[in-house]
Amino acid sequence: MPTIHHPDLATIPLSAVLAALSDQTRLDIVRKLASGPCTCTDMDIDASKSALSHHVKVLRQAGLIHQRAEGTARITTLRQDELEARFPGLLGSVLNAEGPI
Amino acid sequence: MPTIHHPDLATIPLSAVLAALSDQTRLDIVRKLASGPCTCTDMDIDASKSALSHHVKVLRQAGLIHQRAEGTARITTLRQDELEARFPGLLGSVLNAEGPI
DNA sequence: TCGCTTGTTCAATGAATATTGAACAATAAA
DNA sequence: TTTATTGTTCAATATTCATTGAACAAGCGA
Repeated sequence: MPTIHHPDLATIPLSAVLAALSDQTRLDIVRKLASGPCTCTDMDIDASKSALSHHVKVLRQAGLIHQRAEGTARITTLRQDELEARFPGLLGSVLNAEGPI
Repeated sequence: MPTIHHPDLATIPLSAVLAALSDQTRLDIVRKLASGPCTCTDMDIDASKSALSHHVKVLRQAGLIHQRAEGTARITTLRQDELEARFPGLLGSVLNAEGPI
């Protein structure tokens, strides 16, 4: 198992975070994680497992989530506090948003 | 001059707004507009005029900006109040963000 | 009228991204 | 040990997106 790399949020530009969040599937993942850590399987996302793995990787590389191995699974959490420090108010406004799609 | 179409913000999904904002050039445009209306030329953006026109169009179609013709120019404004009503806190967090790139 | 300014549109190109299925790796359980 | 579970990676394909330069349109001023 290769060690999982998590970028320093200080090095992440805003545009990269917004790009990671600009996809409906990834927004769904982030919203799910806002209610607590879970594994990929727990996320209940309608995508093939390789597509889901891809989306999770995009979120991790943009600094939005953290993953740790536990057995064969990976426990994924939102980097909520770090994100709040780096981009105040951003995640809250995304999680609060309502409306179509 | 064809009439300029501005979408109803109620119909715009969050992912579309985030996609429009996930580009550094467009973030630069939005930041410039936050300090007041201006024309494309006033924006002082490092891009060809067709590329700039493209980015402005993306922002308009995502509901972020409003344009009105004035002579040969187009006065562009941020739809700040409407955005605040539709996605509370989002634009503010984007405009306040600091850091690399 | 002639030219200048401002901006849009088009076609073409290249780059980035999403998705799929197969193959793989690591762990856990029977 | 064998099998099932969980997730990653790879190659291939399709789609979307950014950028360029040329052509165009509309208004303004000399």
